[in-house]
Amino acid sequence: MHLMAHAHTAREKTRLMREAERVCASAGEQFTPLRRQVFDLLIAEHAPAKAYDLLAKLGGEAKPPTIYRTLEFLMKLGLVHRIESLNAFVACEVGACDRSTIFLICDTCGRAEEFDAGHALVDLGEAAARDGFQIKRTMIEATGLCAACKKAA
Amino acid sequence: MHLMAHAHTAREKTRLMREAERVCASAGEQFTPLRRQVFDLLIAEHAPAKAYDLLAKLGGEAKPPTIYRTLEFLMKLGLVHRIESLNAFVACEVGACDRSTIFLICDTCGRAEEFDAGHALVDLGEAAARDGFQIKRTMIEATGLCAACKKAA
DNA sequence: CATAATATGGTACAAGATAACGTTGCTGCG
DNA sequence: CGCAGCAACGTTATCTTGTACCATATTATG
Ligand SMILES: [Zn+2]
Ligand SMILES: [Zn+2]
Ligand SMILES: [Zn+2]
Ligand SMILES: [Zn+2]
Repeated sequence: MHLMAHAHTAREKTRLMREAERVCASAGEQFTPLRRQVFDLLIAEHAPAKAYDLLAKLGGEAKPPTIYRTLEFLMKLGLVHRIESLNAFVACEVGACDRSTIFLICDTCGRAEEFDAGHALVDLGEAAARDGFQIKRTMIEATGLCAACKKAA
Repeated sequence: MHLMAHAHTAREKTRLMREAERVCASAGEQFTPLRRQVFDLLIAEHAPAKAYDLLAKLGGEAKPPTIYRTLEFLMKLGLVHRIESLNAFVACEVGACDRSTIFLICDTCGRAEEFDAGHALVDLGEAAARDGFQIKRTMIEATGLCAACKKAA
């Protein structure tokens, strides 16, 4: 289990966009200009983005259903995740977390790093199964202090 | 790590209420009639309760800030947890999860069982620390099919 | 009692999300 | 061509969820 790199560099953004195109195509779905634009906005963010903030960046004309529909589509493909404790959205940095996610959210800078879901999920699934609960999807959101903010303090 | 029993029985409800009084007193806080009433409503629920539903049960006069303030107080003491993915609240069945929680949420019946936070949290904390992230609090919400609903199907 | 701290009541509004329906543009077929 | 069928997108209206702010009441404390 390890941290995914943030999509800061242009190279990384390009990689994510290419990957999104591929995921979309292989799902038999259209990567329309709107969907591309929203995904592009998300990979440009430094921190989880709010739906209405994204909406505003689409230009003043767009209405709420536009952004919520588009985010729902991107989430369906696993390209975007919703961070429940923030009511916000992030582009997936892995590309295929359609079932479970782990986020480390810094209280200080507001950034959210995506963890690669590893053994913790397996263990939880097994423990739940012993009590008869069959897990479909697990969301983990941990808050705290990120390495950068710790160093700055 | 194991499932906590649901507070169905009168005996169990009494135990939780007594425990709440104790927690409150030892924190030097007042367990006022309003706080007691809200906590009582929560331990009577079979599933996570919405803020506005609780508000309605307080009588038609109560306004939103009343319920949100009271829930915030109870959460501060760890007596109540918020389930982020449902925008809903549950009484703690353990009594002292002021830092981290694990919930198994059944998609079919809507109930949420609280897991005792065990090794999974420790492991996650250690893995995050290796990347320099210092976790303060972890929220785990897993959705799926509970034992009762699986048997019924 | 006087005063401060805590708790509650209430208004008004901000923020987040969805239902329902209309419009557009394309594809495939008679 | 003419039109059904469908997916994406636009629009309106409304609903749900949560908060900022101020007033009042209750409780602790010297
Ligand atoms: Zn992901
Ligand atoms: Zn940080
Ligand atoms: Zn608990
Ligand atoms: Zn169930």
